[in-house]
Amino acid sequence: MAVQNKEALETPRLATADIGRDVGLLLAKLHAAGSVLNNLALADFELRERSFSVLTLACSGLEPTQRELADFLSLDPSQVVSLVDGLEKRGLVERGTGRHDRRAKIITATDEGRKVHQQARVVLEEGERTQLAALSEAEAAELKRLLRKALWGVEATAP
Amino acid sequence: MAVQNKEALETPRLATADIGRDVGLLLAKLHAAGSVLNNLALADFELRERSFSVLTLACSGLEPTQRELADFLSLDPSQVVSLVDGLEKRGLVERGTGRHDRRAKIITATDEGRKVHQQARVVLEEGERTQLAALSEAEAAELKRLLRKALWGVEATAP
DNA sequence: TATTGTTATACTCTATAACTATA
DNA sequence: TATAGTTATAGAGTATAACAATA
Repeated sequence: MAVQNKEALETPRLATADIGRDVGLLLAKLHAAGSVLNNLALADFELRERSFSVLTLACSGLEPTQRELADFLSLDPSQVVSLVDGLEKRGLVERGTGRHDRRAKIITATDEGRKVHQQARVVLEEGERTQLAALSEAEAAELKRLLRKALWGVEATAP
Repeated sequence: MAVQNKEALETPRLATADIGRDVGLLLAKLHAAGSVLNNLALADFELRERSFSVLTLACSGLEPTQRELADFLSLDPSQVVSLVDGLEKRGLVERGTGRHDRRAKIITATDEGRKVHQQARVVLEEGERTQLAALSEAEAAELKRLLRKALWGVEATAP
């Protein structure tokens, strides 16, 4: 990535521009900065952000189909295929046949998948705290609530 | 993109999973959803999110160098080259020589660039309101504040 | 020696269309 | 006919390394 200047780590003069209030840019920057950290941390587990997301949902007990994964993760169904392929090849998830619809494939994690996921999650949560270090705990929670509400209109669920 | 099911537009059952609290995923989803809308709107101006960001800063009067653009936008300097190339070819921005450092190139918008930017900005701001429609005005402002603070530790500047 | 802009290259991510098998 | 999964492909975005001009 960029950021070869130490100056960039301080509050830059360009942040005073109107663009510093552009939601798209703010989301892009925070997401990009987080992705670098996340993918770096996940490299130890041979995972990336997207494969980790799939693994997380496979571990959730909700028995998602590939179609649901695609919808929920905003991915194309074809992308889910290759993500599941990779995880399945490593024995972390399994494809099962849908009970009500034999076209659908239900993705569930194996024991090994659950183990890897658990370890990766710990590392990622630490990275999340680093990324939001400038925020108080209450502010971090509020940020998450607002992001969830903007996405799904969900006001709250059990923490 | 994905989202071929109407179900996906409603609150999906998968949002109840732990992953619905993952900041990385929340940022990725909201950013992705916004990008689609933004790039769609910007297509009328033959711009994309990133070239629009460069144009915005070129219009800011801050006279950024390419290096500053790269740092601020979290892009590699080589990416800035091609973005500026495209905008310069269309007569929207100009490369000037830095006053204190003749290596640096200062990017400024032309009159035409300012005109295009002004029009595009109106459309984008409308898209932003659509994207954050689930939030009240106060909540949208709070979301922006928290994003800015997480990024730069900036508590507040003039709205 | 270090930095700015530049060129080149490879890899990841995103977007589309077409095909198959089930419904 | 419509949907779930699959395959294939092209374009956008990201990450690196090397080089010339300037500091």
